[in-house]
Amino acid sequence: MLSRRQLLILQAIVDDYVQSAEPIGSRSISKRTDIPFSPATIRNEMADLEDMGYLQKPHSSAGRVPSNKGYRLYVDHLLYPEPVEEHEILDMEKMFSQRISEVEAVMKKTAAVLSELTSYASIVLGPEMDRTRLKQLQMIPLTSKQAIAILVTDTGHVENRTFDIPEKMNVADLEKVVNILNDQLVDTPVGQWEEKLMAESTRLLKQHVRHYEDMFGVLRSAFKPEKSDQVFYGGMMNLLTQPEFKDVDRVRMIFEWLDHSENVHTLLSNSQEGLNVRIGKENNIEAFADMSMITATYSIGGRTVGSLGVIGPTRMEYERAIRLIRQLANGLSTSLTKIYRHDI
Amino acid sequence: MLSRRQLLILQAIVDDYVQSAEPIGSRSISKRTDIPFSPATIRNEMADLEDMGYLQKPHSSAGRVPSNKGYRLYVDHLLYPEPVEEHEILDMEKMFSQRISEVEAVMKKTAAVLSELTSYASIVLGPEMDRTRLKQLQMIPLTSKQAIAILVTDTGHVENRTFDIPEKMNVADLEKVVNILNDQLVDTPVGQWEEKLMAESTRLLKQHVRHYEDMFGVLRSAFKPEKSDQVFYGGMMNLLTQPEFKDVDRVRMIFEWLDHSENVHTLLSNSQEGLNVRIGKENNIEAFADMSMITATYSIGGRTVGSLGVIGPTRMEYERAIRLIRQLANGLSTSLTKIYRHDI
DNA sequence: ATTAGCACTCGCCATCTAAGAGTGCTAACA
DNA sequence: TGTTAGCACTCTTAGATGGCGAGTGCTAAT
Repeated sequence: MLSRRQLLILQAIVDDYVQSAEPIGSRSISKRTDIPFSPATIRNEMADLEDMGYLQKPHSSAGRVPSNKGYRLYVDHLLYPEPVEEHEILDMEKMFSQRISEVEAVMKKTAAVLSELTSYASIVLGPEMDRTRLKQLQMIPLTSKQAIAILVTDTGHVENRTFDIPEKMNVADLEKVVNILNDQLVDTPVGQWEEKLMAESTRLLKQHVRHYEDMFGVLRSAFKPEKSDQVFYGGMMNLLTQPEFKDVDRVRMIFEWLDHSENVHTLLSNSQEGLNVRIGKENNIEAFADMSMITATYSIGGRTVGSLGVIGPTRMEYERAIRLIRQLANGLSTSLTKIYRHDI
Repeated sequence: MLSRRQLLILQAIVDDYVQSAEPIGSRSISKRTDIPFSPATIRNEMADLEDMGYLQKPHSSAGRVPSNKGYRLYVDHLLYPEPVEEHEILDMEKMFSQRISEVEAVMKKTAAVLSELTSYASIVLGPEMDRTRLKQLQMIPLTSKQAIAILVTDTGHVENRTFDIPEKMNVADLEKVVNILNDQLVDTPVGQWEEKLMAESTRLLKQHVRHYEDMFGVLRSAFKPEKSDQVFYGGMMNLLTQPEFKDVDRVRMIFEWLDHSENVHTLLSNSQEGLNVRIGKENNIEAFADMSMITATYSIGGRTVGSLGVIGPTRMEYERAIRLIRQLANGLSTSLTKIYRHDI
């Protein structure tokens, strides 16, 4: 177990290192007013902390740097919430008060604000749509050969697909299809559209609509579960200002990983509810060996539907970042709940 | 005026430098089988070319490097079309044969393919919507307080806005509004929606709909000309592999400029019809001092509606890039014309 | 007009050195 | 016994030095 003094020293080292990005020596720690010990004493403690794996030396005659384990301890036990700063609150309030009613716009804005305030890179995973229900289906003919299907969900989300009208069909036939589908599918959760379409509706449609077979394929693809939830990025450039990314190859690896949004998607959607802090190799991603990721989930009407987070060097202002993410996740939850006003 | 030999040498230098990214010496040029002159002769010519401003020396004992002026001459006079390569055609055909019917998807795909084939960064500016016409307006109530307006254009583009229903209005009132607006606005080009709404429709609406005033603001903002056309990026990471971007600060400046899509938007939408090559400072952008940009416009049914391009170092494979962009712009034009099948 | 020859320039790289920061250890101290 | 002063030692960094090589510009010969 660590002594009170060791904890104090570890904390001081992490705090200083986060600021300076340079190895911390015993002398500079001993100079701090909150640590009344000589460099020699501190050296002893540092050596012990290193033995226990909380600190590392870049090389034998350098100061100490926190290890992943050290950061982990810091995050788990040495973090006390600071009051949220005035201007941070202002920024957020200003943002959420704008009454943005498009979900996509809210997401983008959130990503932008999050990266702005933390000065790390931010990621926001759009709300999962699986359980939203079909509110209304419409088809609008564009030409005699093409029409557009519009799907509105109870959350106000609108999807549309253009499709070709089978040659032998006319507008009246199309209307029949729409009517039957509306009867059948309204209030069906997104996740079950395709299944339900295949199982029940097809029989009915075949009975009532001429040449329905020609349309089947088209319809099926229109009702395919929508593309994976969107990922919104913000402030990727912030990473470039950090000294740990002065090497372009490193940056490239990271950006390439982030470029594949399916990566990000699986990562974020697998994280558990509430706040998550993943330090360095805890991410299990090669390119992220010395990056940390802080994520939080947000919810709509109490149900968790997505998450957001920041990515930065392991040398991160955990306290501040955690505070801001918490705050934003809450704001986002209330904001979205307001948009999706009704019960889900 | 440049002699035939000088042109030959300039061409050789550009070609070699584009490959190697290192200053080219007289010796290596003289070794080329297509140049039967001794290094000394070439040195003389090089000195002349430098005097005329087509070449530069990084330092006094290095080889020569093309200047912006040199690249310009090369692009304007020394570029002969090479046959398009087999696999390039294949890639493009595969892409355009996918019959992607969503415009947005086509744009994204185009950006991806363009950056993939050129291995530079690509930009695609979505089609300008100004002249598309309203095909149909629908409003779908979500709750008693909220509804969603759906605008379909004759190009199959769908826009939707969620809005609050004024307290005193009911669904019947809403229907009336929709009917009147449809009568009035169908076939009106996007650019004139707002104007026409204000001028003619409002009078009518006031007459026939109770409490119309409460709705006015909402409606007006729904018919605001849509957000500026979208910009799609591809292969930003490709830039990082170029040796001229090994400096992170440089990369940051460029990315930050690109991050502001309004920059990109004005730049691209101001470029003239057809193919454009802007070399280095011709871009008039500080961060782009040694970047080149090649853009081309694409059209729908013969009318120019957008553009696409690549960004790379001035040391660029102009020939190849130009060829690919031309090809893609054509492909995009036919593909979009097919989507927007009817006359515009 | 072209080319061979040659002195010269200059960046690059490896080597070296001195300075400085920081450590670990030992012995003295409270 | 816990703390500290002192000191030798280690290792990085920055700057200086010098040879190497690629490339040039000029001159004189072809």
